Formats: sequence, C-alpha cells, structure tokens
Amino acid sequence: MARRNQSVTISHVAADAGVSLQTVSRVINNEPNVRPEMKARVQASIEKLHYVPSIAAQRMSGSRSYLILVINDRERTISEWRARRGADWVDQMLLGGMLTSAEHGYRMIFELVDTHNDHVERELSGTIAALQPDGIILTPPHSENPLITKLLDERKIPFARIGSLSPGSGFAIHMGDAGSAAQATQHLIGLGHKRIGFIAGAPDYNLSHWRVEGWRQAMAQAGLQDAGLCVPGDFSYESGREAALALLNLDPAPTAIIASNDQMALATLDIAHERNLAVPGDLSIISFDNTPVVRFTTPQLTAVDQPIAATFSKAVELLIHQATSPSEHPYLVPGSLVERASTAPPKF
Amino acid sequence: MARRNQSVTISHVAADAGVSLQTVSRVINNEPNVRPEMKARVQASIEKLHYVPSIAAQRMSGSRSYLILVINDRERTISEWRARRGADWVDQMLLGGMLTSAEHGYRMIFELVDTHNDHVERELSGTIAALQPDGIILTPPHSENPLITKLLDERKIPFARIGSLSPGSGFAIHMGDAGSAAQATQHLIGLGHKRIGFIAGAPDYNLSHWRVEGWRQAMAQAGLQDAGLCVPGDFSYESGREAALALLNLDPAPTAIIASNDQMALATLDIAHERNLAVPGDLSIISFDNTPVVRFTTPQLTAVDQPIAATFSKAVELLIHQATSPSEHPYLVPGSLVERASTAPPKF
DNA sequence: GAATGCAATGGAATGCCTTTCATGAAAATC
DNA sequence: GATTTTCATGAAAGGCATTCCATTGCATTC
Repeated sequence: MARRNQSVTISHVAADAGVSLQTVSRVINNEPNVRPEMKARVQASIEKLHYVPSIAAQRMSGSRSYLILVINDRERTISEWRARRGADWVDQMLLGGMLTSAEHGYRMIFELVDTHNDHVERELSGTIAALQPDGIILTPPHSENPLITKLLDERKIPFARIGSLSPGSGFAIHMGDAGSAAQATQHLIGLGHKRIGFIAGAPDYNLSHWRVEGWRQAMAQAGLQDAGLCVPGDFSYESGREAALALLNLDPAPTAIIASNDQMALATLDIAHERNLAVPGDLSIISFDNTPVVRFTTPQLTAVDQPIAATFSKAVELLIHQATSPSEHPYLVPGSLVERASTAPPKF
Repeated sequence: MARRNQSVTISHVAADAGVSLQTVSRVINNEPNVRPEMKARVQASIEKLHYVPSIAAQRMSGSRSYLILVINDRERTISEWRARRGADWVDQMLLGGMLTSAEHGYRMIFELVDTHNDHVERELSGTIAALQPDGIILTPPHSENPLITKLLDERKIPFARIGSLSPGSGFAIHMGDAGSAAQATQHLIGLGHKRIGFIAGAPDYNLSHWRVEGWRQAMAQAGLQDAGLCVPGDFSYESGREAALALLNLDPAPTAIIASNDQMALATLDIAHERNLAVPGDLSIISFDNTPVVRFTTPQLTAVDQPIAATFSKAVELLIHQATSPSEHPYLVPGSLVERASTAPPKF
C-alpha cells in the first residue's frame, strides 16, 4: 500500500543502530536506563539519517502533541486588523511565544474564538479534540471566561491566563496593572500635576479595573481628589475621543490624562490638537501598551510598556514545565514606564 | 491501558449511528457513495456526540495533516520585532492566512528559519518531517532560495512563494512591484516632478529589483533622466538615512523621493526635517508597504499599499485547492497607491 | 433470465510512535 | 553461593482515522 509515508521512521533508525524501536524512543525522549554507549550509537544513527519524529505519531501514541494553542478573541483581533492601527500585540505575542516554544520543541497554533457567542466552549472543545494541545494560552477577555476555565479544568489541560490578576485555576500572568498605573500617576504627580484624568478600558477586561485602581490609589496616597476624573472607555479610538472630550470639558479641566491604551491616547492627542492645546505644555498624556505608533506621534508619547512578548514567553514556559509553584501565583511580568515627550510640568 | 484518549472517536459515532467506521469517515470527508439518509444519520450522531476528528490520527492514516507551514526569516523577523518599529506584516500575514485557513479547516504554523545558514534545507527538512504540512508558504528572502524550492519539489509538497516574480516551481505570488513603483512614479510626474530619486531595497529580495525597474521605466516613458537618482538601501532605517542624504546632496537635488519601504521613508522624512526641508513643499515622499506608522507621521505619508493579508489569503487558497492553473502564473495580488499628505507639486 | 456495472457499505491492514509488560543479565544483599 | 534488586533491552499492544479490497444489493443491458 503506497501511502504517503514519512521518509525516515524510528524503525529505520533502530535498524541502522541495531537496536529495538523502544531503545530509540527512549533516547529521543531522554529517558533513563540506556547505556551511554548505546545512547551515543542511537544518536549517531539519528544524526546520520536526519531522523525527526513525527509529532502526529507521537501524539497518537498517547503522549504529548507538542502543540500549544493560543486563544484570541475573533472580534477584537479582526477589528484591530481592519483598522490597521498598529496594534502590534499580535507580533509580540507570536514572537515571544513562538521563540520560547521553539526552544523546547513545541509549536504554537493560533485560534480565533468568538467571545460573544453562546457556543464558546463548544467551539473551543472542538479545537481541543482536533489538536489535542499540551497547553492553552487564553488572552483577554477569554482569560476571565469561567465557562472556558471550567472546560479546561475538566479536561485537565494546563492553561495560562494572560492579563488576568484573579486567582483560580491555570496560571494567571499579568503585568502588574495597578502598580504600572500607579507608577504613571506618580510620575505626573512628581511633575506637579494635581488634576489627573483617567480613561478606563473596556469593563469586561479584568485589567481595566486594576489600572483604574492603581491610579486611584496613587491619587489618594498623594492626597489628591479623583472624583469625576475617571471616565469610561472601551479601548477604541472613538471611545477615547469621547472620553477625552468629557475630561477636557470639566471645569477645571485636568492638566494630565492617562489613557488605558494607545488608541485612546492617540484620540486624546488628536482632541488636544483640535482644541489647540499644547502637548505637553497645556496637557500631559500617558498611554498604556507602548505599541510602535506612540513613537511616531508629535510629540512622542510617554507610555507604560506592556511586556507582551515576555509575558507569552513566560506563559509558554509555565505550560511546558507545568511548574506548579502556587507561591508565585499570580505571576508578574512587570510593565515599565517609558518617558518620552508628552509629559511635562503643568502650566499654572 | 489507560492512556490519554480522545473522548469521542470515530467508532463511538459509528456505534451510535449503527454504521461502520468507514461510512463515518466517508461522511466526514464528504466522499460520494453515501445515501443521503445515511449521511444525515451519521451527521446527526456527529452533532450529538460533538465529535471532531483528531488531526493527528488523520495525518497518521496517510492523508492530510491540515497544517500549513509558513517559513519566515529568523533574523529579519526578530530584528524587526526588537526594533519595534511597527512592522505589522506579521499581523497581516497571520490574520490573512489564518482566517482563510480556518475557513477550510486548516491551521497555520509559523516557523523561523535562518537564511544565513548552511543548513537551511536540513532545518526545514526536519520541520517537515515533524509536522508533515500539506502546504508551505515561503516569505522573502526564502521565496527565492533554490535549495529550499528544490527540497520541496523533491518532497512534492505544494508551496507558495510570497513576493516572488520569478517563474519556477510552486506558486509565485506578488503585488506587481514594478507596476506599483511605476504608478507611484507616475503620480509624482503628474504633479510636475522631474527629478525623482529612488531608494532601492535589499538586493537579495527579488522584488527590490522590480521596484527599481518600475520606477526606471516610468521615468524613461516620461522622457526623464534617471542617472544617479537610484541609490542602494537594505530596508533598514539606517540605510534609509544614508540613501536620503546621498540623494539630497546631489546637485540639483531631487524634488521627490520614493523609498522601497516605510522604514527608509521615515528615515528620509527625518532627514528632511533635520535639513529644514518642508514636506511636501520642498520634498515629496512616497513609501512602500503602508504599515500603520505612516499614518502617524507629520505629514502622513503617501504610500504604496502592500496587500499582505490578501496575499497570504490567496496563497492559502492556492495551496489548499492546489489549483494548478499555470496560465495565471505568477499570481498577482496588486498593490495600490494611497495618497496622503507627503506629495505635492514641486516648487520651482 | 443471465451477465454486467455501479453504488453503498463493511472488513482488515496500515501509519509511527509510546506505553505496558516481560525477559535476561549484572549488581547488591545475605 | 543463592536470592533479591536493579538495570538494560526487547516484544507486543494499542491509538484513531484512512486506504485498499471485498462484498452485497440493485439497476442496466443484451
């Protein structure tokens, strides 16, 4: 039967090295109880024949699939793509995760799943059945979806929740949103700002809440009023415009605004320009995320860098090693404030 | 033997529907010779049990793996990532390809391969052995690597070459680089420019050559001199600076410059600003690629849009359908000129 | 009415690797 | 020196879906 075959299989290697399949398997998987000289002989044959095991067969025989699945929100991903607004988190995610996966012989597969869909678990369930991944990475807002975490718990598939600070099953990995927001706020306070507005992110993102909280705490700690200075947003450019307008229509208006992502910060900047407010002279702006676009605005934006690549890299490592050390939980991959030209002391 | 099993397998479905495995298989794969009522019965069971075939098993039994492999240059990818300069081609590639793959039940896997490496084929060969993809997409500069195309030909794996205009095996898919460059050039000529400089891309990219060629032909067609007006670059910001300096040091200097990518256009813009040249008053600039950053410069850049997502979408479709229609070869997914604020008639 | 062809279905083999179990040999224990 | 462990290795049994081949039952054809 002439089916499409693998060119070199484990039995070729076994034959070449003069040992049984199982011994070759043991060598491949670095198992104990193989004599060093035997191991060397097998490795030489593997090298000679350029043998690489088929992950399909490895998966079939009941062990690992060497696949890590990353679940993204379809709507968010596609709309950001369409908008072409330089949302480079896909890049960062892919590369941070991919490089680390590759180091361990794993591959990543990306999947878009609808959030606003009654069948999220069914959809995910099908993907799991098809792929049988060794680990799953959930990105917001899926990270907080109890239907999904429950499903993964039942299936006993290790998973990581990106951008989640809430405890629970799976590895929660976050950037320290509250701390980062506080840091940004303190930076502005240090410059002399007293009225600092905050544009919140989409409420279905757990981290939105924490960013607000960090700002609020920093304000309180400095003895500053925050009443009315936090306005809602949903991460979109449009919502950022509305929020910025609302803040700048206050009397007195804030002298600085922190936006929960770059899109809304860009919107704020545009509003400032439209109102002939000098940035940073009349209004200081800090954004979250630090995507590449903030370096090409005038002025360049001071931003809280979100270490997406590092976060995914960490997620992959946790999944592969499954190092369940609850003490470290949730895992912190801290963000950092990148100072650029959009922040300065306020004019009085 | 309690191994890690698939919860629902084809035999469960067969049992539930009261048919044999093979009939279920036929239904799954949409094969002929199944009575409609039988097909309906099987489909009902599949639906009821939430059955989804395991791709590992599908691959094992000798047919398709439902995987498409995308080969990227490690160096280029990582350096652009590090530089964080808004190179959104990864986004575009991922999404354009992923959405189309998903529509057909396929998945994409990304792989970084070193170009400047003696073992390119060996590395790729190993990946193929492990994954056994149904199709492979090569991105520049791998698209032009004869060692790779030879390997894939031997293995009889269908592949697409992105950004390649040269005939040969596999599907060559390009954006019509010469035509796009000509279009950009004609746009400037139409505005009244006579001295139009061109910054070429890295010479190991086939398309670099064609972009220059398009410009050259448009110049010739309009009866304009091009001698000395084309300077080398390698797609990096630094090389763009050098190239822009070289062009602007000419006497007489060009009144317009076309850069072969956005990075070099940004460099040109920076040089213009440093020299107090008004853009577009003193110097018009057109870039290639149209990544998001060109919308955040001052002024926004007129750019040739490279339809990366559409190109990958096309590549995936060709691979899946394997529609070998040599007449269409090489396939064109045309770019288009997006006019923004960096082009205007020259001052005399 | 017998022979032929084809549609519809089932049976069995097969792919490549790991896991489980068994075996023989060497090392450790008494 | 005999028995029990431990180590090193091999044999065989899957896993899940497909491919190839065989069979049944029917509609054509002569």
